[in-house]
Amino acid sequence: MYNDIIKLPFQKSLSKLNINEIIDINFEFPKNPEHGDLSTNIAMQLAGKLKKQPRQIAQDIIDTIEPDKELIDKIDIAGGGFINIKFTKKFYSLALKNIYKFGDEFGKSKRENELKVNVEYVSVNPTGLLHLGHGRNACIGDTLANLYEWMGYKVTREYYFNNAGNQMNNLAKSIYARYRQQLDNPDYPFPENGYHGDYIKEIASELIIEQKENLILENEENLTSIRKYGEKWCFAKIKNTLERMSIHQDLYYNEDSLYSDGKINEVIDFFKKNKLAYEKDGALWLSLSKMGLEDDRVIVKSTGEPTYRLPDIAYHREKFLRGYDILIDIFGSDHIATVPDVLAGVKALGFNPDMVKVYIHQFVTLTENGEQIKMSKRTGKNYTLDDLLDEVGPDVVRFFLIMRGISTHLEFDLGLAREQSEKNPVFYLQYAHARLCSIFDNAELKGIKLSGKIDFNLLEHETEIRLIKQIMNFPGSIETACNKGEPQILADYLRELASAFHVFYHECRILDAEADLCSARLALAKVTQIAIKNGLTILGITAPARM
RNA sequence: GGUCCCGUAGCUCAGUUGGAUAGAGCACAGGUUUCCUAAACCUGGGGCCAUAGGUUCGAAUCCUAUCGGGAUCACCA
Repeated sequence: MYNDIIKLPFQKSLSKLNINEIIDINFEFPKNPEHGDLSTNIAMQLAGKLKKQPRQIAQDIIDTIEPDKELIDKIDIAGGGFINIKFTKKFYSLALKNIYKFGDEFGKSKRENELKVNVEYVSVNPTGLLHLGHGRNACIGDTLANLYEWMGYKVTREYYFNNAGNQMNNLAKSIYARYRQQLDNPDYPFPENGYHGDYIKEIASELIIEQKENLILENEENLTSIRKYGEKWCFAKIKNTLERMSIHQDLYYNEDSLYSDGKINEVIDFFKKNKLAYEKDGALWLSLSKMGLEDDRVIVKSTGEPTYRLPDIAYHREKFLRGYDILIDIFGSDHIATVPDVLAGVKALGFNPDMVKVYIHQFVTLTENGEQIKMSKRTGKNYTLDDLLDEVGPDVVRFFLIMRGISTHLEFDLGLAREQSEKNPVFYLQYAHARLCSIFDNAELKGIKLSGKIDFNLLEHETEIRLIKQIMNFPGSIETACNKGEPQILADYLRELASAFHVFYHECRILDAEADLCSARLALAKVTQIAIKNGLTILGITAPARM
């Protein structure tokens, strides 16, 4: 609504002044309330181009602008040339009235052309259990997928994995060693780079119960069936862990199908045909230097096996061919080096690399009482995501894993997460929702119904206005969080919304107010409740009715 | 050594397409309940925005260098 009410008068004013510079008029919400409700630095931006004093330009604009007096209280100049706008109370009541019509759908955007988005996340090979880093990846990916859905995109959630290759053989050998150690030979040697986690022992004991000594010979056939057993076991665990956090993915794409369907060869042929790949030292090299990167890289080893780059490129091509308009990748920082290669490959294949959005998150450290809890692989004492879910529950895990910007190292404070009190930030949001639910419970007991005509103009208390302002920003915060790939933005927004609500609740009686005012405040509470609930839903966190 | 991320209050972090007096939560000190959930609200102290230069009307934000922490740099994935 800002566009029609604010931007248009400004544009008209500029054209009246014969200022034809092509410039986007930026509005922002001033931090300092003395600077009005909305401000723009347009005069300062124009100053350089027009070679005039910013304050003079601002004055000219104000002299010619014709705002809607019902909605805009005043427009004035401040500082070096800021133009500050103050809305009338009616502006806010009108805004709330419009929002109220959305009902439960508040925050959801509709798009005319429904673009298809593929969000790929988690994507852990079935060789082990999920740890905290995977959890961060999963929560970022899932929240981002939710954000895209709320923005009106058609979203597919995808999991990419590879159940072939060295890692899986390694898993099989590790399980086999534990199997023998438990079955008949405690000194059976463990593979040098094997998986040391305790879960391998668990798999082995289950294998013994199921297969007895049937697999005792170390031959190809037995290792294959052990590998399959291990894969199935790990995948079941992974899916179960994700399930506990309400993460459900639509598609599990196996790297193997890129080979079996000939997609790898299609890509190789394309590169060869277009002179973007060449043979050297018995290997096939991709001419990344022709694509703007430093060094060429091997895509098919001299042994005939592809390196990871080739399937990664083929996989992105495959997703584009499936008809997605936008591809989202969520990677941990350890995958950072592969990104330029893949994007260059995608571009060479004729796809727009700008439509591939790669979000890279940094690592997670677990701390307690200021000390870091080691998650060493060598000792095998991995603190898994399941352990964390057992301790603090899915709501806290999901919130903690997205409450920081994705490019910073995330310190997961176990002590704080365990805290079942006001110190724990997730409860602050949930409490606001529970409080709201309780208001509506009480309203029902008193026979107060939210229906009929609501006079939104009655809402003019300072805390009511502040709350309405905050509510108005809900769709914007979803959009920003989505565009920037930063779920944290929504989490921060919700904390501010909850805060605005708590203050309003503290200052204004709702159910005891005179009937018309009661209705208006109840309507405000309703919209707040919807925004908090929808926001929490996007973050994958429950909105309890009672606490 | 090259590349990427980070360095902001005691702690954990926002703010980084350049804008007004640098923010929040926690911690610390104090206050608020005959009243819809006090898991709430209010007040207060707390800063050389890692360091040094530069760009300009204006820099936490952009550029250069340096220091510190992390990641990554294979015919491993």
